[in-house]
Amino acid sequence: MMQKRDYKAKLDASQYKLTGQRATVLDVMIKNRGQHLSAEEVLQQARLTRPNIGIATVYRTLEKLASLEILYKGMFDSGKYRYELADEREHHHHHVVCMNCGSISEIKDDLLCELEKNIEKQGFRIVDHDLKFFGYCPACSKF
Amino acid sequence: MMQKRDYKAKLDASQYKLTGQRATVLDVMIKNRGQHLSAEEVLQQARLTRPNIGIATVYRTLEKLASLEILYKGMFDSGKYRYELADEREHHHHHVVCMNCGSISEIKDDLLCELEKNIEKQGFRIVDHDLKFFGYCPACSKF
DNA sequence: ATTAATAATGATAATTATTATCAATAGGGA
DNA sequence: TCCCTATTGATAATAATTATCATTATTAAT
Ligand SMILES: [Mn+2]
Ligand SMILES: [Mn+2]
Ligand SMILES: [Zn+2]
Ligand SMILES: [Zn+2]
Repeated sequence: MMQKRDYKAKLDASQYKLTGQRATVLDVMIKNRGQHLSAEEVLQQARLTRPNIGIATVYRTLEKLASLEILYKGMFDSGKYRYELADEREHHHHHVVCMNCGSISEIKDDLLCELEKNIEKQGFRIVDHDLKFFGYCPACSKF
Repeated sequence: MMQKRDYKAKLDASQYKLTGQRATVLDVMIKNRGQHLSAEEVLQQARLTRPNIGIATVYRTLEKLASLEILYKGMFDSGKYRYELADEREHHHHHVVCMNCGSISEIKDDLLCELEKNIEKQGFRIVDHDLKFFGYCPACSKF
């Protein structure tokens, strides 16, 4: 699993410097590994340790971290983006969005390679994919 | 392929009545089968034959038609939804979004059944999925 | 046919997430 | 220290969508 210093090294290697605000946002994401947070939720958390950080800085930082692939940015419930810490060691996982409670669960299986190969035979060049399942999580599907 | 009368029958069978405005929106979608239109684009088209239809009615109608599964509602380029005519005879197809020209291409293959089965073994109940590939279309991947 | 109840419409205001603007601040060399 | 550039935070602007509400159309009942 990637450690805090790995993420910081990745930022150092980029054109961006690790300011206090950026470190705060990164810390929030590391503390919430496995969670899928909205910008507003990140702001709340960040203000616990840095009360006057602005929402614009949070958006800017999330965007930068996502462009460095430190974060994954995705749309689950519609209307707003959510961010989660990425671990580049492993291929990006897929999600099950519960249509009852809204929970987001992770799927490790990846059977899309074959499908991607088929598509590339047709002349496309595939660089990424986005797969979400919608249904009911184990807790909700009991009822 | 589903005909206009099939869609109209589906609407009749529902709680909604086929008003003039709704017929106009449906006609636009049928005329643009295979296209992925935004609400604003539907409005433009609709106003060609019904100049004073309002944007609120377009949104309301698209929402209704999607809930009846006459349309499929999806987010491709971020920020706005796009709608396309569904053909319930066939399982919903997947998409390749070109990262250069933005074109949306269709994929008929579906290799997700096995993956869905795996997930259901873990206690989930899957009712839908959403898969998008991002990359370059044949035209754009030549360069 | 007239009336009353209900549903649908269009204009427009409100909302929400996100982005742009801009003046103030911070930090890193010469 | 002084200059230069990047960053920040407050706030305005934007864009898509939804809510509100008065008006109109449709249906059902009398
Ligand atoms: Mn995840
Ligand atoms: Mn399509
Ligand atoms: Zn659930
Ligand atoms: Zn292209």
